Amino acid sequence: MNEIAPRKTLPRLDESLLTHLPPFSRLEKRQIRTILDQATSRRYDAGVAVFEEGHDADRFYMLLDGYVRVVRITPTGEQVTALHIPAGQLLGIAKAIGRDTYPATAMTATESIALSWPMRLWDTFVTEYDGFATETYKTLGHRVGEMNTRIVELATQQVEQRVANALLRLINQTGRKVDGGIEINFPITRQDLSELTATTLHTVSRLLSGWEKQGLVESKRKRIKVCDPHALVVLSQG
Amino acid sequence: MNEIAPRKTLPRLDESLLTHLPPFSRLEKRQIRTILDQATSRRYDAGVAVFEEGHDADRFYMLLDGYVRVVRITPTGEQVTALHIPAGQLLGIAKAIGRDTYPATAMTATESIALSWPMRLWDTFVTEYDGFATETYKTLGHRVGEMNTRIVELATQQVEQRVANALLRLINQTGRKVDGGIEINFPITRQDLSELTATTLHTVSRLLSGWEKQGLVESKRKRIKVCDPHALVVLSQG
DNA sequence: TCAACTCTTTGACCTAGCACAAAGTCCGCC
DNA sequence: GGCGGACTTTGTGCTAGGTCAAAGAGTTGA
Repeated sequence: MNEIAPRKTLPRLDESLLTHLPPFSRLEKRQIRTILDQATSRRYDAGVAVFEEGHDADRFYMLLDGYVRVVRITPTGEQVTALHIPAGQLLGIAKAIGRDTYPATAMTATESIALSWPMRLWDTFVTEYDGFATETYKTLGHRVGEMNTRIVELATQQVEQRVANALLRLINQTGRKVDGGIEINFPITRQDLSELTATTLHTVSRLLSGWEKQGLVESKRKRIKVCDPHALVVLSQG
Repeated sequence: MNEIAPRKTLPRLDESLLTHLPPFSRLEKRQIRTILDQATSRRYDAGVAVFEEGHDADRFYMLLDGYVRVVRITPTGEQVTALHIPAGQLLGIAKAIGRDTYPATAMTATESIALSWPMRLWDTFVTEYDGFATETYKTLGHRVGEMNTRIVELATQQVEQRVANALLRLINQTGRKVDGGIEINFPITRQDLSELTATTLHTVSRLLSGWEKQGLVESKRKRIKVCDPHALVVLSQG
């Protein structure tokens, strides 16, 4: 099981952390200061839970750095990744959808840093801070769209297409241009990729081996570089 | 393609239509009157689109009677049902998630009746009517939960379990107690069921035939009666 | 430098459920 | 009342991709 580590307040936070992030970008310096003073900052190792499904939704988060995946764990213990959340987005906003427990578990995919606030401040944020609610709901809308897409993919696409799509999404969100291609910016195992695409690590491994032979990708342990994104797009279309 | 039929105003609407529905239940009679006076009422035949994916989200709806399924259509023309919405719920609330086009198509599963309002009234509803926003976001939260569940199902369950689950959900939402079991309250084809569970009508047909032989269900053309829900629950658990 | 992990690859086999095909049944309409 | 269309059933392959098994290759730390 994943322990949830205790929070820890770090030295005074700088305002520039938030000023460029949409939910806060319309606020005055003074407001941002207040928000930061109420925040708790914390670093998370890779692979730990930020919060867990079913637990009391007592805090909401802003991911400042790193990458989080939102997973659900089935009765039989399999993990299914429902969403990936990149830095700069809110997380654990159960209150926004009228829930008082978290509907899923959030696990870090890499080492990450997040601010968090007690959920009792939620209503204040929504009413006091101009643009906060709107931006939050946009994020929500975006996520609903992604979930929809995922449902359609699962329902209609072959494994090969799904894996290709997942890879493309990952390099779009977190790709880093490197020599000879675009590399996924954090360590990711075949197992992770299989949980994202609802297949087995064996199948993912076979697919990647095949693609590597064709020169579409290069990969080492926990690292994947896409050399020919266009070919992947073609594959992903079936 | 599905034509979207023109709206038509019916005779003066009665307040009791809304008073017992959560988004409106806290309002005063006077407010409900205003809301109704601004509403357009319309009847939809079975199998027509209430609104379509990608179109301008210019109205939001309250389903008063009937049943709507929210579908997405893939590039290859297959339909995937993302959600089922029963009477008494809001529909087409794109604005609530910061979108200005509808993210999916809503098709009636039966003959249905819905009220609708121009989207420009949305903000008024949210700010003026006590409880409206909260209830709306609860609905949204509920739907997000359902989508999550669907993703997990698609990712981990066998076809038989998914079909069993779909049937159970349908009788829970719209089951009508009848002689010898619970019947789904509207006409539903094997094709519909296969779109709900991401399989083929052939497989659904085979499964239902099998279950019928074991006495779990009885079905005629477009009608399904579940005789032994408990056995279905067992099946659905794998 | 070796032991213990964790991650990856590859092979051999097997089966759930899809595709294709054809026939049967129910229903509304002319 | 019978014709045409919409729905359903059932049979016969076939194959994508899962399962099981085993071995190889990085990584960590003592």
